[in-house]
Amino acid sequence: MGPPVFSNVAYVILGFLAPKNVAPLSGYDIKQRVDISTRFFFAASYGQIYPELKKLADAGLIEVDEEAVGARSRTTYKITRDGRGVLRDWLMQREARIEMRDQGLLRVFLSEGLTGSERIEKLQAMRDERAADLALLKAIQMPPEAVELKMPDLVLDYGLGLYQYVIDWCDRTIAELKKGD
Amino acid sequence: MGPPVFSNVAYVILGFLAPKNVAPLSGYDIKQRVDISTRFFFAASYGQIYPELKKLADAGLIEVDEEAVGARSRTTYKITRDGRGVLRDWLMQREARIEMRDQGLLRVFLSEGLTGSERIEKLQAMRDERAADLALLKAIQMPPEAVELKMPDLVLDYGLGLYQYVIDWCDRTIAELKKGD
DNA sequence: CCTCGCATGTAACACGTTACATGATTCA
DNA sequence: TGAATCATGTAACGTGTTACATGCGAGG
Repeated sequence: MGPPVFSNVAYVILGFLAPKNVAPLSGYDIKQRVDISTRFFFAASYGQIYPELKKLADAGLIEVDEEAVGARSRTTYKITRDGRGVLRDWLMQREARIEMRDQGLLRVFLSEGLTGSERIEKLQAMRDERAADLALLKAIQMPPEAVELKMPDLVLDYGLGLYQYVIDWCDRTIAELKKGD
Repeated sequence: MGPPVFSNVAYVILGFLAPKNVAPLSGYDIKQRVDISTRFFFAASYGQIYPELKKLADAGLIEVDEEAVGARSRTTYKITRDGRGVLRDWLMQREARIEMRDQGLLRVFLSEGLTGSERIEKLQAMRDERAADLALLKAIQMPPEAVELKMPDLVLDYGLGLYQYVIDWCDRTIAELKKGD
């Protein structure tokens, strides 16, 4: 057996529960937070979150907050001392794999057989999608004075610049392809 | 039933077989090619490639090249007319989802509870990994006169710039964090 | 002769998404 | 009162990786 093994989603949960002055959160709450933040580089579905909450509670890394909020039935959790320790251990690990599946880029890569204008169309499609993503990120961004957590804000800045790079690359490449007929 | 459904890997295969003057390829060949090109944004394992080759052959989109190469037992395939059509249809689709799981970035995002120097360490780790990736990409790059396919070369250029952006962002952010104690 | 790379495959596993079921509450 | 949102869960499905089995051929 050994100690329970936690998925990455477990650390997302612990991470959202860890900051001081964060109220206890429900599975639903966590999902909402994921959807407006880590989703762009690390998604999580209910099918992962709810079972993982149970596992974490069984292992004593989080605990149910007994002071139920209002009448509506909801179970909120707060992180325990042990939970903080486990989160810290995971954060300190250096290994960090990155996985990507970019269908649009794959289409561009494989578009050798298309005509010149069709290839440009592929790049344009890629550009438009990134521009839409960028707009979503900008909508999330808080005014500097309202930023309460530094690291999430930095990561958002990273995303903003990244999508902008992609958009610029697409524009440059489209222009180049047009020039070369 | 309906017509057979192909995974994305099927289009990777068709895409590698499609260019004119490409010799027939085996599953092994395709895996090698994936590993030095699309892998960075679209990986494929033997466990996907071999079954998919069979499906594609059954559907008549690729066919076994009968002129077996040398004595060594290997099965090579070439694309058929139908295969080209199916590849083209897929290439022309506009929908293109992008999925990403970046553990390193997740660690940075959740590192609020670490000390200042530990957070910088996380960023440094991220920087180092991207630098290693960048070195790999640079090793793949061909001198301009040796480039035979335009689109793969463009995508490589995209990757080069992307990783460089990430490295620069890490450097900038590390400097900023250091300044702010 | 023995190891490495070529070559083909598959079964078990891990992971994640989707769809669905269920029910309460809020608000127009 | 009906729709939307809050809220919790799970089963089925799809996809992808890993580990393993197997065997040939080339070169030191």
